[in-house]
Parts: sequence; C-alpha cells; structure tokens
Amino acid sequence: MAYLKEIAAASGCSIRTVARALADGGPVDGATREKVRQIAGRLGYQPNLAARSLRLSKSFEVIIVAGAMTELHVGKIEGLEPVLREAGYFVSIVFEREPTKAESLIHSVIDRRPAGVALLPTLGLGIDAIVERLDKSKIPYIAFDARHAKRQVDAVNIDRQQGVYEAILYLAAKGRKRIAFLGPRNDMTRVGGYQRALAQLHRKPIFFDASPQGDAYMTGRAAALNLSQTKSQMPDAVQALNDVMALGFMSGLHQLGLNVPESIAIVGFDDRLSASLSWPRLTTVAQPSVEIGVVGAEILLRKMRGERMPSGGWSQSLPTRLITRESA
Amino acid sequence: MAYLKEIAAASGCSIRTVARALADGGPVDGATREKVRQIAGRLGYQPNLAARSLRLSKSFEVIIVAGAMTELHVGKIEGLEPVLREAGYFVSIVFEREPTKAESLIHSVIDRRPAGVALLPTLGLGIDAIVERLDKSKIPYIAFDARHAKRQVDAVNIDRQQGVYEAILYLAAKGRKRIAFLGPRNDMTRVGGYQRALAQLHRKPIFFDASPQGDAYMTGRAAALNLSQTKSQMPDAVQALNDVMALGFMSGLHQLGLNVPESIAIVGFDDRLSASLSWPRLTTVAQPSVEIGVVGAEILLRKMRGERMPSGGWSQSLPTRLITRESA
DNA sequence: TTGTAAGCGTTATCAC
DNA sequence: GTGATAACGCTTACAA
Repeated sequence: MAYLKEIAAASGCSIRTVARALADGGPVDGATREKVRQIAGRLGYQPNLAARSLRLSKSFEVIIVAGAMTELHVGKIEGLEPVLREAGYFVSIVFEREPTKAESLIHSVIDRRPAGVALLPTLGLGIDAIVERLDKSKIPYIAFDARHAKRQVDAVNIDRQQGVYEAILYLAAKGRKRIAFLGPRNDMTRVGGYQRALAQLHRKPIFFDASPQGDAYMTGRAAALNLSQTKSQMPDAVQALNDVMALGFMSGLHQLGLNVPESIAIVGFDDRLSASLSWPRLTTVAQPSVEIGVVGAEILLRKMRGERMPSGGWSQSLPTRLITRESA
Repeated sequence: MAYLKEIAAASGCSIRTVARALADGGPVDGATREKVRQIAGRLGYQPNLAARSLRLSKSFEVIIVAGAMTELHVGKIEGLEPVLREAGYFVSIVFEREPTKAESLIHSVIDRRPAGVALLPTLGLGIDAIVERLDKSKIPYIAFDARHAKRQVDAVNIDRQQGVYEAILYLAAKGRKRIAFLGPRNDMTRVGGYQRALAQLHRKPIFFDASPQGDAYMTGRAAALNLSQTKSQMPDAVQALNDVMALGFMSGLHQLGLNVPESIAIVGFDDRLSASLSWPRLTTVAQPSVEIGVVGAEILLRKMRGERMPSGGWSQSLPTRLITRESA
C-alpha cells in the first residue's frame, strides 16, 4: 500500500516529481527518474484507481450486461477481458434472468457511469431499448449479435448466411441429395444461406418447420420422430438451426433405429461443447466465440477513445467455420 | 449526473445536510429530509462510487479469478453476482489460461485492493500459493472446491463422496450387479463414496482406471472400446468420474453396438448441459452450481464485514442431487 | 528541471 | 438540527 506521498518522502523529492517520473508526464532529470522508479518498484507502488478515477472524472470499468448465460458467451467473455485489461480497463459483469428486472438493471448500469458497456444477447429488455438509453447517456457500447435490432446498433455479428451456405455445399459435395432445413422457416439469416445454396444446386428446399422457442432438444427430437409420417421422400441430410436442435434430432433418429450419418447426415450450428461430446460427434458451423469477443473489445476501445466512426460503421461481421466430425 | 452539491443548491440547504438526509447518518428535520429525498430522486442522484471509495479507503469490488472457464462456473457466477450486487458490491472478473501468467495476474488482483476475491478453480498457480498471497494482503476470499489444497482454505465444496454413494445405491436398487468406477483410482472423494457403497452391498469394486488429464471424452471412449478385452466379467453399470468421461464411454459402447442402459447403465457427474443433450440422456450426479455461488457469496460477505469465524470454520459442503434420465 | 496548490465527490469531525 | 471544513490519493495548471 504505497502512495505517491511515501515515494516522495523516500526519494527526497516532491509528489509532483514522482508523478512525472512515473508517468512520463514531463521533463525529469534522468537520475531522479531512475531513483524514483526504483523506489516505486521496491515499495510495490500501484496507483489508486478510485483516486485517479475521481480526479479524471473517468471510469475504467467496462460492464458486461447479460441475460441468460451459455457457454457460447463464455468464449466472448474470454475474448473481451484480456484485451480490455491490457488497455487499462477492468471488466465487471451483471446478470439478470428476470425480464421484469431488466429495466432497473440497465438503469443501475448507466448510473455507475462505466467507460463502456458490452451487451451479450439479453432476454428481458430488447436490445433497442437498451441501446437507446446508452446513447442518451453517451456511454460507448458494443453489442454481440444484434440481428433482431430495429435501430442501428453497433455490433459484432457472424455471417450465419454464409456459414449455412458453405455447410449445404459441403453436404452436397458429400453426395447428399435431399438436404432439409430444420428450424423456423422465417429465420432469415440461416434460411437465406440454405436457399442460396439450394438454388445454386438447382434443388427444391425441404423445411422441417420448428420453433426456436422452448426446448430446442425436444423440438428437434419430435421432428425426427415425425419423420415416418412424412409423405414426401425422406431427407438424407439435415442442417439444423443450432446444435441443441441438431442433437435432439439425432436422438430421435437413434430412437427410430436410423444411423447417423449413413441414413441421414446432420449439421449443427454454434459448435457448443456438447457438439463434440455426442455420438456420433456433430459436424457443425462454428461461431468463432473468442475472436468475436476480441473484435468486440477492440471496437469498444476505439469508441471509448473517442475515435470517429469509420466510413463503413463500427459493426463487423465475422466468418464462421465448418467443423467436420462424424455426423456429416 | 447529479451530485450532492446540486441537490444542496436545489433544496436550499448544505451538502452536509443533504448527505445526512440521504444516508440516515444523523438527525435531520423530517420535512427537510423528505424534500431532499424528493429532489434527489427527481435529479436521479447516484453516489459517485470512486469518491466514496477514495474517502472511505474501501473498495466495493469483488474480483472473480478464473483459469479455464466452463459452463459449470457459469452457474456459480450466476449465483454470486446478484447476491453481491444486492449487498452493494460489484463483481469483476479476470481470466488467465496461461499458467505462466497466473503469478502476475494474482499480483494485479491484489494490487487493485478489492473488497473480496472469489477463486474459481484455477489452473496456473496452485490454490495454496494464491491463498497465501491473499492472506498476507488481508483480502477476504472464498474458494470454490478446494479439494486439492494443502493448507486450510475457506471454500464451498460439494459432497462428492455422498453423491457417488447415493448413485451407486440407486444403480443397485435398479438391479445392477456389477457396478464399475471409471476414473482415476486415487480420486479419494468420488472413489470413497463408491467403495463405501460397495462395501455396504458386500460387493467387490471394479475399476476402469482412467486419467483425468487430457481429453476425458477420448479417455472414456477408449475405456469402452477396450471392454472386449476385459478378462473378467463385463460390468452392467458404470459410474464415471464426470459427464465428459461418461459421454465418451457411452460413445464407445454405441460403437461396439451395445445398448445403454440395457447392456450397461451409465451415471455421470456434474450435470453439464451436455448431459441432457446426449442419447440417451445421461443420468448424473448434479452439482448445485448456482446454489454453490450463492452460498459462497454469503460467506464472502460475512468475511468482508469482518465477522468472526464461526466455530466450525467458514467452509461449507453442499449436497449433490441425482438427476435420473435414460442412461441409468 | 522542480515544487505548490487546487480540486475531483464523498464522508466525518467539530463547532454553532 | 445544521453548516463550514478537512481529508481520501491522484493529476495538472501554474509558478519558481
């Protein structure tokens, strides 16, 4: 617990000189600077963040705001934290599962006047309402995955369309003829990629409509168990909305005695941990979670520094990567 | 951005009176108090944490220190954060996967002089070294799962022994005769419960020795694939070290064409998300992750308030819960 | 090149 | 009941 005052006393100069010596903040005699630094090092000096924060009227806190938390978010946090720490910020985190409490939570976040805010997909309050409040308070923010936003939201997104597009082409190259999409037909990002690929292949889309609400595993499972009642021909490959739905679908196939991938190949989306622990292990379109966090942190840093918005806007879209395992 | 000064100006009294009115910190005229509070509310007053922190020489920050991060930790964080926030603290988080950087990380954590520290199982530096440094700095801490600690470490643990014990009895009650343990033979917590249950059942233990290092899925899988070479009789049930190993083992059984649970029942440990997404879904001994976080937060709060250590020590052990699904 | 002093917003002491 | 005023540790304009 060493302070500037003590270093000043120990080195026989004033606080001002010590501050200058440590901070490169002006001309100091070389020998003096060296001596001060040695003493500071020996005493284990660390600036008091509260004092600095008060004096500069500047926060060093970046708050991560999250609703539900999944291991997908963990990767983003792992990407965010080191980059921000390196830049002199510390990262705090607030959770709120209760939608009714989201409003008061975002208020308390703003009241803390953080240097920046990172928004992980949040259930309670919509992203639009949150961003509106942040903008009004002039707090820099970065959102992750703002597909559903109505207003302009600075965010790191992933190119789901392209990811699915590539997965479908992969399935086709593997000789799959009847490739279905399992998920809500109105998911414009993923479905867009599916349709684009099928159009290119001159094939007709096959939809297993499934709501993303509720238990995705059970939804996927039910879709598989209903396969026998399908009037049309059976598919020989399925691109699922996400890994959970894919795993549910696979479970249904097992139940029916159908082999994966021999009878039906399955591709998931996200590359959750569970995708690599199933049997067979799931081929899936991976989100580059950690990289998403890193890129988000870098954008947020630039916004916090007050840099001008680049001509293309702050938002970025990152590519996915197809992870091939046994299921397809 | 309202400050005491402005509230004082608006209400026609001094800063001191405003502070007293808002903080219950002394005698204030009822009407004055009411008026001040109204104005403060209208102006949206929020105390400046940096100033308060500086003045009181007290931090309001609790730092979560983590090495690798899994969804098991997510539950603990979800338990910790609301409790600490409610008590006026904010929760920040630091990660470090690199073992070589763990040393400097823990230094920077201590240098920040947080009000408290929560230790999630950390890879780099051992728990003993970290706790030693925290004790020396007189920073209150709580650890999660300090089984491997050599010194006395205040921690929230779970009763793995009892959890496995109950799982084995459950398997026996289901009619399983040859119940094996898959994992390192020297894992004293879980193996202890296994042995206790088998002794009670008058049966001989069967061990499939498997290292917890490396890829647990592959380790479990290899154990299953080696089953055919087992000289002794085949087991009809397996308690695995954890869910990942259990899922790997199950994958090996599928590969061999053996049905789960008909041929061999499997019980995991942890209740990761993946346990409920497999086929068949995994029966497992669940860690009460969120509750672990809540209890940890409560202990940490008491330590931070300077309460005396209770006669039994700070540490607590929480019970597990057997989640029965299709695999056993 | 170095030092003095003011001030960030809050809390606490002490006198009125 | 109320109000000056000092102090927490740091940064910085200004003076020496």
